[in-house]
Amino acid sequence: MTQNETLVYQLLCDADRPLSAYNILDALRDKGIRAPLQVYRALAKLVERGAVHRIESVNGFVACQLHDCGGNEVSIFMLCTQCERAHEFTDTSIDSRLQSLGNDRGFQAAHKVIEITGLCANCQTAETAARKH
Amino acid sequence: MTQNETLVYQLLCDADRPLSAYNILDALRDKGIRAPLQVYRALAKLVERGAVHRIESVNGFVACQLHDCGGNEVSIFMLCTQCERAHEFTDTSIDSRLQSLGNDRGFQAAHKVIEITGLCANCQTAETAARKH
DNA sequence: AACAGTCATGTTATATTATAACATCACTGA
DNA sequence: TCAGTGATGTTATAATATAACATGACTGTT
Repeated sequence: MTQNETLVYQLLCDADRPLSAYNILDALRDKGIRAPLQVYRALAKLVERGAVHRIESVNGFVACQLHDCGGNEVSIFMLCTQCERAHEFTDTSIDSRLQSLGNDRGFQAAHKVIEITGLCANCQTAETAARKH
Repeated sequence: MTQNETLVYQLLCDADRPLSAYNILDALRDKGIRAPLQVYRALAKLVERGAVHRIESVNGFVACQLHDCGGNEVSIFMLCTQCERAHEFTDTSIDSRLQSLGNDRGFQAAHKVIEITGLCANCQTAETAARKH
């Protein structure tokens, strides 16, 4: 891993939510990162390698949370609009169903995005509690 | 439907691929649309109503292709990187699996995105043919 | 050692996508 | 007649992403 990639990757690992490229840029200014392109290039490599995922719904990036995210499985993200946390997981049955949907239509899939936006359990109870007052 | 919404919706219905807000703006300049906000406002309403879907992977918008897209089912999009066409459909089994994944974690889902990027059948054969020369 | 090739880097400028803030207008119902 | 509501229009600006070009660091070859 190159210098810039390491910086970006470490930052994403420490973060508890997806970061935008410009969040990353700002956070790493004093580490020698000065231009958006430096961030975007590092991200491109990391994403290509599967170490980082891009979250389309929020134009952000997260470090992969699964040990063996290498390759076959589709990552599913649950994104809380309140705390902004992203939880990643996989599901074999969705995987295979999606696969066969593609096959049926002769579609050659290169990339799959599954993102669910809403309120996580924590933030729901917090909200309910708040309403009582 | 308001004037601007009608213009935007008609354009999207006639298009054979997702259009960006600025594509729409350019196409409707001579119909009285002059600023991005006019487009974004119309799109927001149309999306809210389910008449139009936002495609996160390409920052674009398409008219809903299904008769009864009103409400419960999650739209799945297959996006061809070559011809740029978007095909929409639904799948009950993915729906319910996604539903229960959320339930298991107490996640209250508000919106779901499923997008598959790749090469459609047509463009694959076109590519194969091209390689023969 | 000299050289070409490749890949990471850095920098400036610019393109693309999206929203804030504010003013006005048209319609509806009391 | 007037207050309320929602669509409109306009200017400015924020946020996200890439193009184009120059430089530097390393590798393997001759």
